[in-house]
Amino acid sequence: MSWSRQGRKRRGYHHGNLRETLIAAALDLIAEKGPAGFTFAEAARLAGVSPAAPYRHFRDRDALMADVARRGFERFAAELARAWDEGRPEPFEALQNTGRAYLAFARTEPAYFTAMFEAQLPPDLDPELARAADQAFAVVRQASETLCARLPKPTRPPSLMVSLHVWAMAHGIATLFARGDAARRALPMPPEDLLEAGLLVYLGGLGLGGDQNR
Amino acid sequence: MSWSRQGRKRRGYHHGNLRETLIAAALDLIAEKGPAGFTFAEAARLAGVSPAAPYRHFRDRDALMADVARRGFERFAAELARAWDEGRPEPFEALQNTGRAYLAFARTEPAYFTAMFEAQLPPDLDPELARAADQAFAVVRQASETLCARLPKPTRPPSLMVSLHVWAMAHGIATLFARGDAARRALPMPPEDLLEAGLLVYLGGLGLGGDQNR
DNA sequence: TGTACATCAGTGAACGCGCGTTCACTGATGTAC
DNA sequence: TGTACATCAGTGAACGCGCGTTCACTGATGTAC
Repeated sequence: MSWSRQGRKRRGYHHGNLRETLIAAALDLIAEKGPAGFTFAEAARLAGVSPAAPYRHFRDRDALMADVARRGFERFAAELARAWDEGRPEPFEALQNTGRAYLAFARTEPAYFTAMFEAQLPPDLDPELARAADQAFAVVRQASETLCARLPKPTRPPSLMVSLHVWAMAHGIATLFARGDAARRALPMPPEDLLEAGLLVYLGGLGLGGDQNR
Repeated sequence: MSWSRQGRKRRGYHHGNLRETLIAAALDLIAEKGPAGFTFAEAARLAGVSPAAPYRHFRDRDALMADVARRGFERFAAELARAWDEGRPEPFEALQNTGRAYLAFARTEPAYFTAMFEAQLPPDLDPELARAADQAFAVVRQASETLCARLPKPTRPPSLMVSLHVWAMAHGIATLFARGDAARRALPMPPEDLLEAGLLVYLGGLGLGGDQNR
């Protein structure tokens, strides 16, 4: 962990950055053994701290898990927003970039992804957690709205529905085929290609045909 | 559990149906507390048997979990096949029925669903497990093939790809919005409607337009 | 600039608990003759 | 049909272990004057 190195400057009786270090430790453990294989005690041990120390920062194990999930959603939202880039260079391509970012996050951050979506946390466990999750979805929502706006009003579908479809397809492909852990299922093509083709067909079905998008 | 009642007939020193009873107990525990909250010891307790007894039937906790997942896939495959009903009364409608069956399974069998998809089990942990999972996917594959066959050869998409898209969308909606446990996300419409609309748009994008399907 | 003091973030020892696993055992069941 | 015996599926006691949590404590930090 870079935390412990960084922390060494000011390390002594007071750790100086224990909260962050515990979160990093939790991520390591989740990545290694799944969400079940992370314990308060072992996180403390990894952080080089007594087993009582974490209680200064988190009420209990679930509180730490929720914090990990919240941070995950914040990073996720940031990545998606960066990929969307306010629709640049062009909304259709920007949406495809966003889809790729979705899969990339699932692949490179399996621990965050698991904590966010598969740790059995109720989405409204914590208002901060819910807000962070909404922020991530808002990017997909914004992208869908921009694309829908291209259609003439009479044939324009509800953009909320479109965003849910896009989210669901990206999420399905991510959890089944792009995840970065042992539960990934084999696929005879890159998951990115599968998602790109899926979005292409779907948007075509909305009337946002191929050439029209260039 | 119906098992313990049924078993009572022949209950005595020998349980008579311990294997089944342990699986039922595991499902109860998973449903109640998530995949992490199921222990060998507690399953034995629920089955009314000494903590050493399960070892006569399962090598360890993971072996039991894999068996639960395998059975889950078998039931899942059966439900999907029943909904598809070999394309009756008509392939398009039969596919929609299959999608509904997918969501219904996620909702009514959260324990199986979790064991199958979110217990971090490698899909190829056990050949039986892999076979059962393939069987479930094969139904979606078959449905997609039937629908693709309606398109003229030149414009016909690869049916494997289509089946993966359908699976991904159903799975995304199921895990995000239709799951039967606390991690379900709120949705301003029935997930069934969302999936139906999504498939409709997607198939439209393939050229399988609305009226053509009736 | 120095000192007193409140607050904060850690220690380390201790506890009760339930889990996974093993062991020698024993009661029930099935089968050969 | 009866008996002897092998096999099977359970018992129950025991073990070591790591977890979560608590407690009174103490060293470090920040601040008021």
